[in-house]
Amino acid sequence: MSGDRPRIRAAGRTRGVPEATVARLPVYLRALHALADAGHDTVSSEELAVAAGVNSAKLRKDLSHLGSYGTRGVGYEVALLVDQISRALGLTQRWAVVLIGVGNLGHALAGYAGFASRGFRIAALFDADAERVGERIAGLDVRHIDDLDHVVAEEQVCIGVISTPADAAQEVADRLVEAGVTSILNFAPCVLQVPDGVDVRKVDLALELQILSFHEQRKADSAGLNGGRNPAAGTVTPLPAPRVDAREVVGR
Amino acid sequence: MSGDRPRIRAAGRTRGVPEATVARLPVYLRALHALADAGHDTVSSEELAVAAGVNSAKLRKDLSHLGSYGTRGVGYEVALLVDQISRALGLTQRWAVVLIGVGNLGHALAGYAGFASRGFRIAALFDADAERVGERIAGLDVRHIDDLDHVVAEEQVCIGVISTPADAAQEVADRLVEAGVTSILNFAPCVLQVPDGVDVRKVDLALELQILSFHEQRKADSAGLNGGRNPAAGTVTPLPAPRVDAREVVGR
DNA sequence: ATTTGTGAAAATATTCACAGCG
DNA sequence: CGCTGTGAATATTTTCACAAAT
Repeated sequence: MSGDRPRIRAAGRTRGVPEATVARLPVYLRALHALADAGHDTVSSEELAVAAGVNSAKLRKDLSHLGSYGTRGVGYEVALLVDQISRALGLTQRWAVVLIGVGNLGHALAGYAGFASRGFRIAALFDADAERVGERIAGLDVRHIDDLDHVVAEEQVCIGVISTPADAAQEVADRLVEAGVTSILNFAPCVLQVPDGVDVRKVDLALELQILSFHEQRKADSAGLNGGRNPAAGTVTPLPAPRVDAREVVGR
Repeated sequence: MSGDRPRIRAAGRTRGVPEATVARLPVYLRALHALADAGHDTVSSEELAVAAGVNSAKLRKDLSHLGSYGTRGVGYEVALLVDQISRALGLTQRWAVVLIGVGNLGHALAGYAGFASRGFRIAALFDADAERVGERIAGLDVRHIDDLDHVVAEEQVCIGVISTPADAAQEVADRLVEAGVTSILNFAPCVLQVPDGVDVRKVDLALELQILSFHEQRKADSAGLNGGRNPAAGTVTPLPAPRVDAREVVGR
């Protein structure tokens, strides 16, 4: 709430690798690990694409942004590709992460093995609630948020995970940024304002359900009453009843 | 445009409202509720856009897909817009949801107030582990997964949330689909194969961190090779040393 | 024989910029 | 005036389709 001009992280192209591609690389990486475990030494773009849930043209285009590492007529060497993608994602180093907010969700996140196994180390847990400070979770002591600066500097933390209630999230974000954190993963259901140069990604559970709700409604509309009749092209589904004040069930 | 191509395969198009717009509607909705709570009756596209973290042109374009509900020279009526967006998202009805997997994360999800407050009702919790069946979480008894069919039919459940370990997720998805569920929110770190007509959205915690890692690496690289706090910045570790000690919910 | 890598085309998404309404 | 709604201009992403490589 300072007078500063808020800026949201710009989307788009990131030096050579398109953002959409970056978002898929972790999926490829996981699929490759599974293939490696299953004993594959090489894999074709088609096989890997199926495992990753994309089509093979997209996969090849994505990989082409990292440079090309396949052999025509054969496919990709799994180990090599794992290495290339890991490197591209910056996973050759182990990033230190702090997690703020050890409530319901934060507690689960602290215990989530997927972080540690993928190159992220939780350096510390924080909470603003003095009651929780000192509590031991997943092998870590919960510290008071006032120690944040110290820990971030000490442990060279670049990434912060926010799992506080929404009304605390912006202040926590401000403190993270001030402490020097430049990437934030936000689980609180709110939009964070951060300065340029700080990346924010949001994970929003209810939002995902709402998107599913949209599609579910679509399916119900077109399958149900009218035997699947759909509105003609150019005609957006007409919104019924311009004014209704039955707001009791409205999502929040 | 002309030529109705019988496009059936789902890749993300939605008749009428672009997928990218759908994904933002919940954000607008939340911002609008906040504005309403703060006493605003009307809001300009610029104000709402800032609150939602987008630019105003995008916001207006998005809203135009729902039909137009603003007043030129004034802005939008908050209550009306809430109603319109809620309707578009299908939130005028309360969807029943089942949650499968009450481990670490599932437990937290079951207790997440954001679901209930946004129009979703958890109809039942399931787990495959007989040890957990009967346990009471967030006011619900954990049931055995063999009861799934029954509950889905009985309670007209359309949406399933999967928070099992990765290696169980596909089978759970199959059972959900067979039971009649047509939308799945998947927290397990794996790609699900589902038939056409079933929507899947994925929430992947480690994936988000990996995307941040990518950007963090870029910042480290470009910020004068060593401006910062990044571990081993400038020293690109030669090999990732595929160390894997995943236990719990990990699918790598 | 296969399968990659990639220009070119098509489809989506975002932003611009301004006419037109209140 | 101020602000919405929207065509037109850009930008990004996906898909096609085939030459080149092994």
